[in-house]
Amino acid sequence: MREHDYHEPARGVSAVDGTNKAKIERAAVWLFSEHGVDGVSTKSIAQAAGVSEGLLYRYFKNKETLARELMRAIHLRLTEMIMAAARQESLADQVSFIVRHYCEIADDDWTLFRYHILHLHHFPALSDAPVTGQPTSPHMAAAQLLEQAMSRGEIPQNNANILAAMTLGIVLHPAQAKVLGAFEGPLSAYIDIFERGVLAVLGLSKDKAGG
Amino acid sequence: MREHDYHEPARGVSAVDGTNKAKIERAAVWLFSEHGVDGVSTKSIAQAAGVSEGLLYRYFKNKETLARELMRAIHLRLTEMIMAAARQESLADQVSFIVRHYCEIADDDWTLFRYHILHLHHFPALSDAPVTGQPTSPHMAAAQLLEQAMSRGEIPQNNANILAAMTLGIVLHPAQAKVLGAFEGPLSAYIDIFERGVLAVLGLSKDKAGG
DNA sequence: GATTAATGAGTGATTACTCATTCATAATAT
DNA sequence: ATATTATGAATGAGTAATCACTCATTAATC
Repeated sequence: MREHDYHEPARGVSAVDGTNKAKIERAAVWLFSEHGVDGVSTKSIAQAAGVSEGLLYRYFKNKETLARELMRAIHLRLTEMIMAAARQESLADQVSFIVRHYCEIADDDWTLFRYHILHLHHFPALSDAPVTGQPTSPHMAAAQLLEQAMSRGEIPQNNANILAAMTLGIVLHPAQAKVLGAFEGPLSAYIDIFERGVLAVLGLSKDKAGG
Repeated sequence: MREHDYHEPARGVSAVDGTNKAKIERAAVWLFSEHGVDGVSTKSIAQAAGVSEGLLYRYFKNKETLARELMRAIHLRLTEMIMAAARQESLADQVSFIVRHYCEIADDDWTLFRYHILHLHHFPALSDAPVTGQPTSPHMAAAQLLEQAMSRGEIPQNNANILAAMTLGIVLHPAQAKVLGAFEGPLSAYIDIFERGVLAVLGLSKDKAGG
């Protein structure tokens, strides 16, 4: 149970905050997730937030900056969560950690998560860039964990990049399917089957009881 | 080798067709895939196609219709390909069929495929709707195949919906990762590892040689 | 000469963003 | 207490640019 090493960071996007800035952020993330950045007007954001249009520009340089800051918040939260999984001893424990937290972060702020899944590609600077060093995306962080597990001999040597994408896809594509209306209820309901799926792809079985 | 039962349908989006309509479609699918439907102006489409702006409206009712017809083409092609996999005897053969054709369709028209992956959610009518009967999406078609395999006792009874999303994710998330710049080269290069991954999740091994 | 293909200037609506003004509150002076 | 001044929060009308789309006109083809 050393998972308590990982503490949820403060929410990047103010959750139950009554300030006008928070109202704007909540309205924006909802509208952006629904219609995309280019499909939302500053006027509609202001209306949904119940403030004037000019107030948007007191708190954010422009619409694109507002959209990027919201995306950065969830992107960073997911990336750091995966990096925090490195403190688990075995790869199997890391998988368990990541699957559970991914689902919980998604359920915790589904609107923001939906925005991330559907519109990350609007911000090339956040998504691509497979530069080495400190991981800057969930994909890169996961690939790094897999590479380390290969070095330790826990799994056979292989293309960590493709393996990271495949295993993340086992969780993320169902999430996307839920976004598109194929599922109802919390993503956390599927934590077990996701975990079993990921372990199967990695060639690790689920029978290790004691950890 | 009964896979030759499946013949590629005529390309929905004219490939090497010199007509003005084809020029407009090629320019549109490129721009839409890059910037999203709302991020592209009719003026820019016309310029990229080398025609006048007014000509767009001779061939398409409006911008949204143009965008929807392009999306429908790839969406239908993928759905029908998965349905065609039903003619394979075993689920393992169906998996092999689908993985290979998914990759080949993606490589065959990467721009259109990229448009599908990134912007399907712009068209709710094409994506959601888990109505029963004839499948209208790759996800529904895959879920139907899994349900039939469960009825035949090939795999244990389970939630076919979630299993379809997980297995499709093994192929589709790497595809998305390539779209976002994490990979280079054709998707077909990974057919084998994708297939092994899907079979592992389904609890089927890859050792059946004679097939 | 008749029919269809193609043009591009023109339309009203909408866009992101600015800025002079007003409002609310708090600090200071009397 | 009351009046005065100071300060950042909030407004919304205004601006130039761009938007999707139309249509009278011209070009091309049969």
